[in-house]
Amino acid sequence: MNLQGLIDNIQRYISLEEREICALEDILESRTLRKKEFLLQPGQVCRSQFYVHKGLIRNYLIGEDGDEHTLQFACEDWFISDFNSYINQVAGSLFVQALEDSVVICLPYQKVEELCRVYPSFERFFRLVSQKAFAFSQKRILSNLGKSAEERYREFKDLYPNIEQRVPQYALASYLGMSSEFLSKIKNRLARNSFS
Amino acid sequence: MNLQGLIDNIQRYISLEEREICALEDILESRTLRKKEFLLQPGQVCRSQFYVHKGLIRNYLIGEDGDEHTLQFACEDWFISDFNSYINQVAGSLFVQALEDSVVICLPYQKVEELCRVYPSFERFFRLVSQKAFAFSQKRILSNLGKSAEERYREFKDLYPNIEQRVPQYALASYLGMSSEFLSKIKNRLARNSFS
DNA sequence: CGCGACGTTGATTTGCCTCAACGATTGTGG
DNA sequence: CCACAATCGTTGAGGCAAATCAACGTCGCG
Repeated sequence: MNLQGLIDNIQRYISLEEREICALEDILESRTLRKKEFLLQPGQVCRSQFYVHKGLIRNYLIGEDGDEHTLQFACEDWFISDFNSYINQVAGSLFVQALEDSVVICLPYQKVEELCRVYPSFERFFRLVSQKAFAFSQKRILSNLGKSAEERYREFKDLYPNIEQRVPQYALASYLGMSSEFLSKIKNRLARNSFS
Repeated sequence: MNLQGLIDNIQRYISLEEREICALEDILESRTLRKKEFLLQPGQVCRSQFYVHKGLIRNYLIGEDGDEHTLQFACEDWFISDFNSYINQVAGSLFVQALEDSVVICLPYQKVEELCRVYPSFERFFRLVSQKAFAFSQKRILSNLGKSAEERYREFKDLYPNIEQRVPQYALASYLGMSSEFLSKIKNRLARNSFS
């Protein structure tokens, strides 16, 4: 298995000694998924978080009303899981599903915690990553509070130019907080405007 | 200054040795604020994060359209800041303002980072707190995506029964993502329904 | 007291949803 | 390799939740 991507990713935050890299490698497992396959479903306890080595994963909630709300897309070099379930080791509420054939690297909860205790470098890495994730999701909250559907869509395209063509439209709509039909109309409107 | 609240809070996650407590106390400063006073304004770099010892603070953004969107309320025993500005030490975009006369304890960025390097316990504490904050804000995203204005309001009352009466209604509305007028109508509607 | 900030209420408007019908594309089994 | 179904995206008509606008009531504070 090729772990270089993950290790490089970690080393963007901290530097690792050889023995730390080895200790990390010892706890990892990789998993291959076919398109539409589930990594996790509601009610299960999320035992690992996942680093996407190849492919594209999303997690989403099905609300009481029956419709999907996607929380996150993750392509190569991103982490994903049912994070609430993962950190508290309680039953989760999200579906975590491959949108393409994918390969993920699993980081099992218990072993990661142990690793952090033994090597503060990892403690530090996960602190920095969590902080960044938190700051990021605060930005998203502000975007959801303040912006119109069209603005949110344009923001998304700016931020992740390469994701849009890899995910189905209804999934993107459910990430952006609008109906699939309305997203279709927005795209249509934008396309017209760019001619005139 | 009474630091017991902060220390107890930390010890809910990890246990501290005497020397760690001392090292922590060395880097803290407290600050007193009068109602409406700003702890931070857009454009400034957020040099500290703040633990609320007494009072109530909120942070909010003023969007291009000119209206406020509040990101967070923090009363006793909560942390608040312009978190994106804090972790990246770049110019911020939020107002951080006291809604009541308050006392906060400042945790200066550089010194906290140093403390984390020296004592992995703190590294660990801030990791756990950030993870929790991240999971929490993901819940809020899902709530914003899926729920109606009325549901969001009721959820808030459930979750923070004691906050509502301490914050102005327009601030709560801007946290919940609705207009102040509409929140007023919701409350009216709920009051009526509880009679019949 | 009188002013300004805050909350209320009603009338009107609008952004977005819902529903339904219809293409286009994909993939799957015969 | 085709036929058929399923899935996905598009388009339009109509409806609703929530915003906007404006006028008025109220309270706290200088």
